[in-house]
Amino acid sequence: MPRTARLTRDDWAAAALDALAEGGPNAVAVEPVAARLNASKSSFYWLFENRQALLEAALERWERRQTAAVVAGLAEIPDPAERLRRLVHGAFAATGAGDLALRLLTASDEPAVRAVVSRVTRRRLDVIEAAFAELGHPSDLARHYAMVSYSAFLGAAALRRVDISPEDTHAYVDAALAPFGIPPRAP
Amino acid sequence: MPRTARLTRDDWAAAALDALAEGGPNAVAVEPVAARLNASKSSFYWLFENRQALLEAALERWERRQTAAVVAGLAEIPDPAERLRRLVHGAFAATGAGDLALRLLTASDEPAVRAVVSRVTRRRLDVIEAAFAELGHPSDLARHYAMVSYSAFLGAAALRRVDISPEDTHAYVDAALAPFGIPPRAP
DNA sequence: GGCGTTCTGTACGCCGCCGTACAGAACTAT
DNA sequence: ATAGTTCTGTACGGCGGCGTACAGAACGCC
Repeated sequence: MPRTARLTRDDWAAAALDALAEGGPNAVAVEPVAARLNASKSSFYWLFENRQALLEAALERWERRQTAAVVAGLAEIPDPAERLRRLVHGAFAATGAGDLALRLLTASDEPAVRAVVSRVTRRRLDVIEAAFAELGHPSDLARHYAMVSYSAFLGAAALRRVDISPEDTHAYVDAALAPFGIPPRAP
Repeated sequence: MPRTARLTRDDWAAAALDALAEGGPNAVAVEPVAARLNASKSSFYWLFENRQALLEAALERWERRQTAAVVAGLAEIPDPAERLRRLVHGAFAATGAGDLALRLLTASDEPAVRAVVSRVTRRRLDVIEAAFAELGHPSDLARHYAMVSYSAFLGAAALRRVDISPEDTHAYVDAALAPFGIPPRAP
């Protein structure tokens, strides 16, 4: 099962990120993650200082991936309404959407978690706010709308944890966007 | 510090609920809660079967309190728009609003937690949906709006964990409600 | 093939929490 | 007061996770 015979720092970070997604920061524990890789602790302690370092590596990986994903393509859409449509529909379509962001936010007692998730969250809000501002809303209203949007996204991830989700995601997103002046695409 | 010399089952449940609010289900551990009460474990194990029973007692307490709070007064407001205004403004005004609901949702791997938080969540959604339906929206739209509203509420609790919250809560709630056909009160 | 460096497995001590045992304190009733 | 019941403190064994020690396997280089 191991991709390479010897494990690398990145292998551990990836496994830790998986564990993070599944069970939150508490699940990022050395022995369980080692089991996940069929490895032993000594392997881990050769590559990392301690558990904290593993958690930070996983978080750093998450931050890099997610900013890359945000940048990817999205900024190139000139029409802000279309940009928001794509963003929100894309976000809701992704499996496990917002799950990690939500988990990390709720677990932000740990300072390492807090720093990363705070940065990522603010960056996301800025992107959304900018789109609403481009639509012509005054800046305080744009900020409010951005908070409502992103809050709703996070909350949906929370509701999904008890199997509450709209029957028709597409229709739901359209219905949620319309009151904010983003009508569904014509076709 | 102890209210009564001898501790009761309810004292433990209350302390456990505090711990739950502060640190999530993981924090509902026998020894820490015992410390919180300046008591020892034997006291606990006299009153409870095990840790699981304590968690359930805390959850049961939460469920009772929160349903009571929902019922209180709210149902008596005839105008649905006014009812929503009061509900949302009240929800956002409360300190730590939604914090527990959010924590329990994210921690709903534990079956005991899941059952309770699922019931409470659905009940809350139903109340909101009913109000939107009374406003004249077709039932599927009312359901969508209810999900958006409650999601936004939960998401706001999540954002608050990294100190992101609107400067002016009142203005924020008004701005968030307006697109859904709930204008701010006249005065 | 031999040798040093790089990595991994096994074994250990430590701590925090769970649950139990048992002795004894505190309260009740007579 | 004394006996019985109700509750609490101290002490213990067990488990899972953290971090360390050390022996040895696997690999690079000659």
